[in-house]
Amino acid sequence: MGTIIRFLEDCFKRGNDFSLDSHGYLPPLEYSSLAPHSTCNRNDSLMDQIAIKHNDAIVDLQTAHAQGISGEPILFDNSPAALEVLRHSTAHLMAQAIKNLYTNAKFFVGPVVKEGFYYDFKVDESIGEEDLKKIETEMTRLAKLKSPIERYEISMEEAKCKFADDELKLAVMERIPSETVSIYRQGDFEDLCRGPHLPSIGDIRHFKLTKIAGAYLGGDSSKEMLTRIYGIAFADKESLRLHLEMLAEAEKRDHRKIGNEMKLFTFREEVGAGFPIWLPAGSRLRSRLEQLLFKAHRKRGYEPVRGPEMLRADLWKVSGHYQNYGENMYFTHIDELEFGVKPMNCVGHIKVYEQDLRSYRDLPLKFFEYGVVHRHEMTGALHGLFRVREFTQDDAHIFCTPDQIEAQIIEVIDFVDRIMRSFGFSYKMMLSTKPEKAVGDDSVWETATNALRTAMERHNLAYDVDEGGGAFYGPKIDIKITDAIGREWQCGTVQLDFNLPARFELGYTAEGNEKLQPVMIHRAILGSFERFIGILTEHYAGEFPMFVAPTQVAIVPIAPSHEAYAKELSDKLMDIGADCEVFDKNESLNKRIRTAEKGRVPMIIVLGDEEVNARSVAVRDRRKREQYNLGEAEFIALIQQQLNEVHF
RNA sequence: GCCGCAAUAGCUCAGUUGGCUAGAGCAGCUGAUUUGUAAUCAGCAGGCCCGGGGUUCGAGUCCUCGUUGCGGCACCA
Repeated sequence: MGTIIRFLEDCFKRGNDFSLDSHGYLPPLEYSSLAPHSTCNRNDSLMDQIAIKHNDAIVDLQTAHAQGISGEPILFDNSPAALEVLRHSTAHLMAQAIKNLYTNAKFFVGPVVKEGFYYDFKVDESIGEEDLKKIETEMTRLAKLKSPIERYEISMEEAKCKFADDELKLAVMERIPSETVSIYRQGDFEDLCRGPHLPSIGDIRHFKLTKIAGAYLGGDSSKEMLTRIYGIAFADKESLRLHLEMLAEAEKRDHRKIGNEMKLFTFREEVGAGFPIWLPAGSRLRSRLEQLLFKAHRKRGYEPVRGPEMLRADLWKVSGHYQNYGENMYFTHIDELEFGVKPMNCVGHIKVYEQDLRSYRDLPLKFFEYGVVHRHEMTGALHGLFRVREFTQDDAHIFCTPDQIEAQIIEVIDFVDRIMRSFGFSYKMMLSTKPEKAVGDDSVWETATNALRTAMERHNLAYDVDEGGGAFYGPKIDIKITDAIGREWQCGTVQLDFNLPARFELGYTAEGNEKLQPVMIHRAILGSFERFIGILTEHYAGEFPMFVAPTQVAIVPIAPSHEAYAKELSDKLMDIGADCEVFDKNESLNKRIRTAEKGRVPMIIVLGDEEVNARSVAVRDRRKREQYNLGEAEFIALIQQQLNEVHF
């Protein structure tokens, strides 16, 4: 959440206008300067002390006072620590309001999360979206009473007595190991809670309940479903306003909506859930990405290969997918034999490797494929292009010797860096190390993990470590990108694998003529084209840069007499690999320009007598929001240059 | 998979407590107009109201099963 606020602050500092102007035009953002920093939105009038920081923990004043602890003051502002306290108390205020409105309400847990806070609870009545307003109103009313928030401790035994008729609270207590528990009280409302809380509910003024949904008790799908209400709170009005604006902005950028408007892709009930259909505009965009990436792979020594869509089930048994991933796979029979539709491309690539006797001189071998895979995702998981059942990975497998690992990792990370920068994504990396259940020698794990570490450090790349979070076959690096409105997405992944080479008994002839086993590096950079294009759509709000835009140029001839020139230009653009569309319908000029603009085409050229005579074009540049005139040759050169601006 | 909500024209949406031939805007088609930078005018056409079953004299509307979507959860990463 902090990231989003900081981002919005950045935008406003830079004078970027977030809102749409009267024509629905969304100005491009400066994508590159989004590195997080620690600004917090301080407002002097708000700076009362609400808690202290003691040994890195946030301790509220009630607790500090009771236990006689002191520490660095936490003031009432939008710093992460202050927001944590504020939002926690807002969750309690919400619970109090719900309790007043639904007297038999029972509460489970109400933590602060990245997007604000939530509270899980149970009521007899059914609560819907429209009830949120009612609860908010009650919260406001209660906040105005400015009740102090008091804290006291009782023994677990007493607590179990106190909440004897509340099975949810009892369930909460099951999860608390300590002998005593703390109770917080505001007015006539009491709740079991470890805090920290504000001194008074009167400080809670700028909040909003955002969502209502079901959630399992304790996140356990075998347990009952509770009602969950999400909300957000800030120290000041302006921050709340910015946050709500940001949510509205995210909604405007929804790739499902923009994808529909721009006719990029669609889904159809009769085709089946999770199976995207790529429309011409989306396919042009996708094809540009594919072509750029193809060249980039070739330059780095990758060989294109292609495995079959279905492979015999026996192979999936050897690879371990049948046992470990079978639930997510689609199987079928051909004659007497069972086949599995591939959920990953590695087995196909292994078969390519096996096709020849390999020598250490051949390594590393890098095979890549735009691999179409099918995975059975649960219905509830499907979401636009972000989560589908059929998608195409920009997948590659590098077969190398253990001492080549480091260099290969560095190369892959450099590849990732090149691509993500081109799109204006900042990113961070996560190194996941050996899990408890793992295959392979410790020494190999150590080599591999160190190789990953060294690679990161040599590039001065910051990374977090997820201790024990690696795959069972090897450690990995995941790449998390941050988009233009501060949201994080996991795309690329680089995984070291000693397992599959062993299972398939892969080998290469080493210098001393001995048979050794190669290491496999699985890597994807975009992850999947579907997901990545979804992310790009939201990142750019549909305002794709020239090099991936579905249509580069819209040509608008003023009258039929200018159509011949339009056609001529259209051919020349096609020759340099630019797609264009001629808007020559029998409609007013204004209407056709409007249509072109609504299609978010980056460059519109208008052709009239002047242009035909001078062999020039009148450019309407959507990115720069400028109009200017260019000679035909200069214009073609400009488009060419913009298309060539990016190469990975 | 679970909880809740929804599905009406290619798209976005109206459609009263069940009651005449289901409406609008955009897009499409036809005609007029031939335009110098964000909607010219007129006309026409377009619907198994998601699918199956039921209640009812009568269902877009109510019930039920299913499909698909949406918001979460869980899953995945």
